[in-house]
Amino acid sequence: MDYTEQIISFHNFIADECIPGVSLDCAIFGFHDTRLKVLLLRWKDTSEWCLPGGFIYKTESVDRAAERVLYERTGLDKLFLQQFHLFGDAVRYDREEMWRRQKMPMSFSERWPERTLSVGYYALVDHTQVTPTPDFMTDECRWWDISDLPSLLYDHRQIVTVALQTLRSQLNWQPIGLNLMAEKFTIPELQRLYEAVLDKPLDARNFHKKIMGLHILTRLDERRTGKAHKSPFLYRFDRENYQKALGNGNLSFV
Amino acid sequence: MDYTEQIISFHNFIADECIPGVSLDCAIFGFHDTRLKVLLLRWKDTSEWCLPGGFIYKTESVDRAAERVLYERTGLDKLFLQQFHLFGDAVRYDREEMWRRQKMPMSFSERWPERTLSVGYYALVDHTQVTPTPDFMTDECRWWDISDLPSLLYDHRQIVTVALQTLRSQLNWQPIGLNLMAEKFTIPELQRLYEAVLDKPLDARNFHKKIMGLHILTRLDERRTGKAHKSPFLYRFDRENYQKALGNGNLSFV
DNA sequence: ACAAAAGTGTTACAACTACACCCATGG
DNA sequence: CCATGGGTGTAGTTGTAACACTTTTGT
Repeated sequence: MDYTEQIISFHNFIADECIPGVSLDCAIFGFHDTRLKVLLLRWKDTSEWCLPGGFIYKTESVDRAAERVLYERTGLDKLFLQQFHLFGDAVRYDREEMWRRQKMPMSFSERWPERTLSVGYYALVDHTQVTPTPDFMTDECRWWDISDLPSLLYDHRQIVTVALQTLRSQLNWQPIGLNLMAEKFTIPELQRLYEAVLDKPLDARNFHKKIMGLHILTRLDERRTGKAHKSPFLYRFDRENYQKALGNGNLSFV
Repeated sequence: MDYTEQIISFHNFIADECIPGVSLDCAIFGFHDTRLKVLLLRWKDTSEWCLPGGFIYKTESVDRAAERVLYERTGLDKLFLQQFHLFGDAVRYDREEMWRRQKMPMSFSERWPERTLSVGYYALVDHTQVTPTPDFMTDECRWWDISDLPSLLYDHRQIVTVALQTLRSQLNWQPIGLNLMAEKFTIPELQRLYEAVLDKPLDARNFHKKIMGLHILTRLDERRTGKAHKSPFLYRFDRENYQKALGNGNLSFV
């Protein structure tokens, strides 16, 4: 099956099985080399990047569709995943241009709505667990530093911006940052994450107090070694205590 | 034109002119008699209530559609209006039951998607400016106390709940409560509003300090008279200062 | 004159900010 | 032994919460 056959069959599948006119885009955030990253796909034979996205089956919930899309792209499930906005501008992109880029026969456009809304989700993932993999429509899938994004298709730049705003505002009120860390991590590593998300330096002593004050980290009898300085302790996110604290109202989910 | 003709023609119009499978519901909040209220419609010949809602024209933005729906229902425009969630459960309501209630011929259902998503907006309005008016599908339109809601159709109870949560969480971070007041109001009246939204009593002295500390209220040379006690001063929301404060970062829009 | 709500200031406590030195490790 | 980053406490400030009495007004 060549590319054209493949993409026509794909679009036929969507037109048959999915809710028309509504797509779903995920800003998948990871953290690596002291920088906050987002996962992007490069469209086949172009230098244009976009967010991983998909469509909603007629019989599944929108949240379920988001989990599915994320799973298809990263192989991960049960991640922190949150709907943050429905993007519904009257013109979100140039339909004909999109059609050309996808090398779709124009005749096919009868089966395709003139306009799509897109519901934005953001996900926080431990990048060590992810193997970014392109699909048949894309040549490349990789992490991009959020302060150095390439040219993005459609309104995906705006979607990333709004996702980031949401992430920033939530970081202050709930310890969602922990979803971005590997299983074991050090306090300074976590601080680097907060600094990357908030885009400002934080005071190590105050950060330590604040994070420890949440009582949701367990210090392990293990240290991160191999660096030319004092080895920091490793910690683990204590999900049990976290749930307990949520129940007590000690942690606020705004 | 009788009811059946009318509703068929209405649904034909929607099927022709609107985005299929996506509706829009507004939780319109007002404040009256020291209670927070929401505007509801009663379905023709039933005792079931629902939120005012509508559909999105194929060529208009979703935000614009929300403004339009709000205008059609309240006659008001340029209100505080904010999207808060896309409701996308796989089954949000019983389609056949809805069909029966609307007295639609079942045959018509070919033109109607099996399932609709709904994007929720909430609005804050000065109830003195609103004349609630039912449309041809509804017998009655009136304010309901949020702590004493009637039986609601579809998942509208959930939509109101999420709207309220959003409103509560935003009230703490931005002075949106002012959108619910008439042009001139007293500090104690505003306090009653905050108490109604947050559902807890507040201390008058602390409230006064906090609200005045925002520097966005102007005290008028006028008092509210006619009650058997000391007449309170009237204040006006100073939108100019408000914009200035927003620019300075003194007020935070999360 | 009485009932009802308005108006107002101080103190205690909690949360956040700023700030500097010694220690452990690998090279 | 040196460069690098980890680990830690205190004091000042800011914001929030608790608290009671006097004034005004209409009846």
